[in-house]
Amino acid sequence: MTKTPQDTLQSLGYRVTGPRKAILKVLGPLPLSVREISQKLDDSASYINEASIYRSLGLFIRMGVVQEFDFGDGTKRYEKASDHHHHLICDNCGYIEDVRLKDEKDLFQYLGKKTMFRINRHALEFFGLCNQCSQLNEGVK
Amino acid sequence: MTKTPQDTLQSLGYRVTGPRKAILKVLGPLPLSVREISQKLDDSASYINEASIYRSLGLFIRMGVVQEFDFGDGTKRYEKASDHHHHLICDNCGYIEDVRLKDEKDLFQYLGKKTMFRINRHALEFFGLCNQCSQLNEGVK
DNA sequence: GACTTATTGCAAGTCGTTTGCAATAATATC
DNA sequence: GATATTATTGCAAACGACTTGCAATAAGTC
Repeated sequence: MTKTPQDTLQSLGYRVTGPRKAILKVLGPLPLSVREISQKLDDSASYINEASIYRSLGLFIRMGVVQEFDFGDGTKRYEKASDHHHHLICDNCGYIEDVRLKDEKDLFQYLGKKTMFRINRHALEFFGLCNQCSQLNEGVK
Repeated sequence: MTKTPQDTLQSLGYRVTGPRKAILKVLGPLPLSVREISQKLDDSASYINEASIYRSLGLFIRMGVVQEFDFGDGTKRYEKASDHHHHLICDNCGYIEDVRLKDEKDLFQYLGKKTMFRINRHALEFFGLCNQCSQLNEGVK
C-alpha cells in the first residue's frame, strides 16, 4: 500500500500533530490560498493559527507532499502533490481546473480543441541555470 | 514615424511629467522590479518616490506601453511592452533572457535544442473565462 | 505518568504595494 | 510670459501576505 503524508512525516522524524493532520485533511487536488485553508479549518471546527499553517505548508513542500502555485495575484496557493500539471483559471469567478497534458509540446493545440475555456492569456516563465551558472555548479551535488 | 509612449500619454490627455519621462527612459526590454527602477533613477540623479513609480507603472500598463511580469518571487517586474514572449530566469544569479517562440507549440522542443539554459522548471498557468462565465459575458463589450 | 523537545499560538515585524492628503508642477487661459 | 486650474507628486500611514521570536503546549519517549 502507498505511503501517506503522515507516514512520511513520521518516517522523517517529524511529529504527527493535530494541526498537521487537519491541514492535510483540508488540502485537495485544487490549489487553495492560506486564507481559504484557514476558512475551511474554521468551518470544520478546528481553528489553527495562520502562522502555523504557513509553517506546516513549508514543511509539507520540503517533504514533497504539497505543491505550491503562484497565479500572480499576490497569493500563493497549495494543493496535495500530484503529477506535473497546470491550471485553467477563470478571471471572472476564480474557478480553477486542472490541465494534464500527455505531451506538453501539443500544448496549445490540445487546449484549443479540448477545453471549454476561453483562454485569454497564460503566464509561462522558465527557471533554471544560465550557461555560466550551470558551469560553476558543475559537479556540485 | 512611430508613436512614442509620451505621444500616447499626451493624446490620451495625461500630462507628460518629469517623473514619467524619467521612468520611461529607465525601462528597457528586460523586466525590472520597482526596487531596481528606483535604484536606476537614483543613479541617474533623479530620485522619484516609489509610490509615484507604482502609480506611473499602473498608468503605463493601462495604456499598454508597459508589461508586467510575475516570476513568483513576491515582486512584480516591468518592461517596455513588446510582442508576446517569455523569459529564462537563472535561479542562481538572476540573469534574465527573453524567449520568443515563432510557433508556441514547438515550445519545449525548441527550448531544449536552442538555448544554453539548463531549465529546471517552468511556471505555466492559463487565465481566461470558464464555460459558464464565458456565456454570461456573451455580447458584453 | 513524567520528561524532553518539537510544534503551536500569539504578537510583533518585514516587505511589496496602495492610498489619503497637502504641496507641487503641467497645461490652459489671459 | 504671468496666472489659474487641476492632474500628479511626495510623504506618511495603511494594507495584506508572509515570517519570526518566544513562551506555552503537546507528541513521542522512557
